[in-house]
Amino acid sequence: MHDKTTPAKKPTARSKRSRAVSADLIAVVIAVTNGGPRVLTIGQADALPSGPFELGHRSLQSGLRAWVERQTGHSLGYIEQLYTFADRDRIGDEPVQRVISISYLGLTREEQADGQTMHSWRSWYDYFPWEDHRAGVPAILPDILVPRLRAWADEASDPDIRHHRWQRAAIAFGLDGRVWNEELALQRYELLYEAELVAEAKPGNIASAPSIAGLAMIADHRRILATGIARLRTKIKYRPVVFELMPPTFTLLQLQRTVEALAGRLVHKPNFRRLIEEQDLIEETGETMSDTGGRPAKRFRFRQAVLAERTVAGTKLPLSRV
Amino acid sequence: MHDKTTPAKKPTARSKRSRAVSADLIAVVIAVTNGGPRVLTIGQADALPSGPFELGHRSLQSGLRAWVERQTGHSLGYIEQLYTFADRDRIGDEPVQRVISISYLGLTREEQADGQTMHSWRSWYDYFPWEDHRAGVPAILPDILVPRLRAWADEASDPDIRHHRWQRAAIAFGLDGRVWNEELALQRYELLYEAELVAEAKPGNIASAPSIAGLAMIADHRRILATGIARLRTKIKYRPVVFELMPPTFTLLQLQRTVEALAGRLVHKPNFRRLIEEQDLIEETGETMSDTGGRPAKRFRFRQAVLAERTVAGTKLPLSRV
DNA sequence: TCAAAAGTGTTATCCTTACACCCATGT
DNA sequence: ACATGGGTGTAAGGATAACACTTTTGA
Repeated sequence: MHDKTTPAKKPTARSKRSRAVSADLIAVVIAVTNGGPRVLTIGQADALPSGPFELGHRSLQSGLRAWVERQTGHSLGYIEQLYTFADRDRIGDEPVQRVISISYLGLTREEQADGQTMHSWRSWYDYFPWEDHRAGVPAILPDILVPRLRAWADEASDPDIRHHRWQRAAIAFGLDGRVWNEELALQRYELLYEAELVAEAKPGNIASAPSIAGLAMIADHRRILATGIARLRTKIKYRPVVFELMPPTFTLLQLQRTVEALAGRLVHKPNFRRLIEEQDLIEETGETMSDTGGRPAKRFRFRQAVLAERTVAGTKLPLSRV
Repeated sequence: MHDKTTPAKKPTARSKRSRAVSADLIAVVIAVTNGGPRVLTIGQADALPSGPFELGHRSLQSGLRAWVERQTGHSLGYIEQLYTFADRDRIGDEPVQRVISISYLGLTREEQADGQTMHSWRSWYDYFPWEDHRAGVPAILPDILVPRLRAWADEASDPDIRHHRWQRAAIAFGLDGRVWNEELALQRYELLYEAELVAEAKPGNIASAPSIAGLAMIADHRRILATGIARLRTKIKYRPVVFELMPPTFTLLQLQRTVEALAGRLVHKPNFRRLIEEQDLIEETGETMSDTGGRPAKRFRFRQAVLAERTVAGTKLPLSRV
């Protein structure tokens, strides 16, 4: 609860230069392409775009945009800060410098990058296969993760800890009659980390360890991605950010599929349509799309005006219980 | 929307030391004492506790705790990150180093500090007099701020900008038949800043400028405080954080008054009691308090167990429209 | 004709908000 | 007696989630 570590120097005797740290900007860039939520990665390794914050950057945000553009050729629209944390930069065991990591969530559309940069788009469910409940509960959950979590809970000697561990797992994963809550993506990852079911939990093993639960990423990038997913899943319910991921015009079903891709669960179609239309977020273009397999669908576009009308614009989404 | 600035160096050629920055930790520490929301300040100037992040700090959070303790003698319970931003450290006009500011919200109870440190507790409404709607709409709003905002909107030559400015003001301040939303504290401050109605908006004038709207603080501390207030007002509605501000035992009315102090508006008593009791957040101690002026009230305590039961514990609060 | 998607109507249920009222204590 | 705060009952209205059903196209 309360920290006893106290540094030696007095607050008034500040010498900023002597306490220099370096700052890294890390980007979780999301797009949705034909029904799949994608995350932008760089290198052949699984890493998020990132780079140091430099003197030339006008702000943290513009530094982040610059790095993403340089590394992937993509320019970002909407961005929002996720979290800041600090790590020790070590040489051997001795800490020599601090690195502060400032992470952002960015939304864009998957398009061709300008130059030939080493980047790719991957489904975020490659990293979090247990998060996709659109086709029902994924097999990995009952078959592998739940038994492992049970074992992890049971391996504690203290019965209180056993109970507490299992309770956390049950809440996070919707067990024991509880409902699945897609917003708990970060808590779930953290539980799997604690239970050592993700490769990142064992240092040095990232490349070698058999990945029990999803693809690993370098350093703590997967945790950062989980933070971004959780944030986005929460946010689409009360801010009209989904539209950042849509093409200029779209049908209601396309919009619904995008929401479902992000939420990892299905939406009740009639209610979804009503709710969206009620809120005056979109307007008809007049055209229809007929190559969708059924009755032609009306095309819509986002009403840009709502961004001006409501800085605090709301979007409500009906997630079905099914 | 999109930033053209691109730094000169290649991402692969990273030399962290060459891009050293310094990091400051800034704390918004809140307590509620007899019906007033208080913020912890240091010095005779109005400043938030803060200090540089140092090598000796185990983490950002522990660094923050250490600084607050050193500067004020208070140890913090619950803390949560607010926001990170960057500024240029200038000598004259030339930027020489970057300062990254990482701000936190901390909750505690107002108690005697151990040593004699230069700190004090102030009502946060000293800095934001327009935010307290417990006794109705504060006079400063219709008498001063609304006319000034109107004038600010009208002074734009472009009619679109005029309309947009007024629309933002009307939404943020609940004008033109809109309802007051206490969570928009940050947007309101930012509007007043843009309209130059707060002293901080005019550099150099902080001490001299007649403070039209509330007390000024150094640098951007008041904006950080606004961020903390907005966050706390949002958070008390879905997480049981109010209890961090309560003494070990309390009556339901005391709890209600605390919520009202934070929200800056009144709560419907019968519904408040039901909602709190329904949620199993508290339990009776068995004692009663009889010096409250009326019928003796039952004493309650927070059920610590809920923190274990629900990492994602909810609290719902009924704010009355009155 | 059937599959697939677009749409509309309606209902059961729960939650929110408010109103009306009674209870217990001190002055 | 009355002021002050504690405490209960209940009903109106709105939002949510579900069910049932019709419409329009292409294969």
